[in-house]
Amino acid sequence: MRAQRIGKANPAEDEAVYQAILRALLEGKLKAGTKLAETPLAAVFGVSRERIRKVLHRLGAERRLEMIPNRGARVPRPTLDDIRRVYEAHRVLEAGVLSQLVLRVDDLLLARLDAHLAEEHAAARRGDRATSVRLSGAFHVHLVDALGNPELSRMLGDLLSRSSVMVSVYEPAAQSICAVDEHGAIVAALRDRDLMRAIAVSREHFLHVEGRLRLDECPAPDGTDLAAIFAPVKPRRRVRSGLS
Amino acid sequence: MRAQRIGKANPAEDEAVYQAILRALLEGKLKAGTKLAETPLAAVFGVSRERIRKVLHRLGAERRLEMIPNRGARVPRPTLDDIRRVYEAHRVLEAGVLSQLVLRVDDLLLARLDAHLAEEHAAARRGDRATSVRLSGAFHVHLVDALGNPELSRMLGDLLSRSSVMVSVYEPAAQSICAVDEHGAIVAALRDRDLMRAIAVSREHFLHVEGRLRLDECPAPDGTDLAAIFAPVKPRRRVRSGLS
DNA sequence: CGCGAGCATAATGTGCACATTTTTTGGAGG
DNA sequence: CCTCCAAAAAATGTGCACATTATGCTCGCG
Repeated sequence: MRAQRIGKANPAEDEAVYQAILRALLEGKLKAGTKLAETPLAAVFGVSRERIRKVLHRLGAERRLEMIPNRGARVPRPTLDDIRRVYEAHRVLEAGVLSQLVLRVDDLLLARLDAHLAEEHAAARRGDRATSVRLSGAFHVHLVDALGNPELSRMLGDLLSRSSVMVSVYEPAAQSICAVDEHGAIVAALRDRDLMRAIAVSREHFLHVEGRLRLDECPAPDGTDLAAIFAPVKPRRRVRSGLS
Repeated sequence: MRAQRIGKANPAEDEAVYQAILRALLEGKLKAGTKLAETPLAAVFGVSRERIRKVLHRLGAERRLEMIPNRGARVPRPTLDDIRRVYEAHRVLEAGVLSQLVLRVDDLLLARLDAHLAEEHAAARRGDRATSVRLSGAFHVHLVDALGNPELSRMLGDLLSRSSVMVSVYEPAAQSICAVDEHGAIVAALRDRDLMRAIAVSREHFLHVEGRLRLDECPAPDGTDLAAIFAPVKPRRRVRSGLS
């Protein structure tokens, strides 16, 4: 008998393709406006077209790809206003988180935040830019995770991932790194249970980051080689850095 | 040639099935824990199984159905803690919305909110419970829509629809109708640009609604007749259901 | 020479048949 | 009588063939 493994029921393959495309998106390897056709992707990944199809639609449902009926999937090309809206949503969500956090702050939470701030300071002092960027985003994740509400954590996670993708379009070289002392000011306000100050500081902080957005490049929506993008993806698995 | 309309490219049909199931969910016609098998649904709606399949997975991605690999879709059976988390998320989000709104309040917005309050009062006075419930939820939608941020509006919309579904499980008879004067207090605080009071009032408001949650019924996860649920939605033909 | 209509090609959407997994059922053994 | 196991039945997942729609290209006409 020849191998009749045509329907091979491999749920891990879906996830692998999904993670690969998502990773390429988050790392900015897929430029805004790039067309993601099903057939080429199926060839690149060596899987059936239906699998690619399912993953593409899933990414579309998550608003990470722009799906147009009968016309396929494209990497979204966000307007500056789009990005501002995502940032505003982030800002609004964090204000709400702070309003809840001031009612729950305890020494343990403050200690953990202080530890995180120390890490950020250390990374900034030794000029470790990559770590600084990562920790800078992780700070806001810490804040929402402190509430222990998966719903809120997921919301912020979506917002963060989308804004990071968007920023890669508008902030090509200068990575958006939050100023550590602004984070420290938020923690200080929390320590004083001063909600108004915490919200004000957080708001200023976000507006500060938002102000750096510059529209520099727009083009290159055309022929990108998908194989060149997904081929060098090595079988490394460790992406998650410890956060908490 | 006979009619070869096998692949008929009807995107509207997807939406119709999606809306039908979503409506049944929101109206509480589908009890928690109900199994939604693909084949029976395909038969009920008179469409192919793939179409049902796609819709089910979409609802699963929206967290409105619980999808288990190789085991199909079920109407989620939320824990009391699950609901509390959704309520908390709603509360946190609204606190953030208020913190942004106090910076933007103008007479037009206040006038519109006053008009809404008047509607709510009118409905409450004449005992129109259905309208009261609807307007009560719409108030919070008004608040977030006032920011003009589609991201935030969509977040709140998701939260609202999910909580309404959940509440139908735990609040069988007494519909969750917000007290109108509490809404009025929020508007009053907004008028005074008093953020702390607005957040405090909103928080109390949500805790008040949350406090009504009672776990009364749990059973009935068993044989529910899907045809009986979806048949009256689409009165296309006479159903030979015999009686009832 | 520019331009629009019509055709050829490619890409997306859909139904169907089949493989795989899960659930149920029937029966044998303790 | 209960329990456990195996086989059948049902339900879900997947590849494939084909219909439909969009796109590019060429040719004819103004």
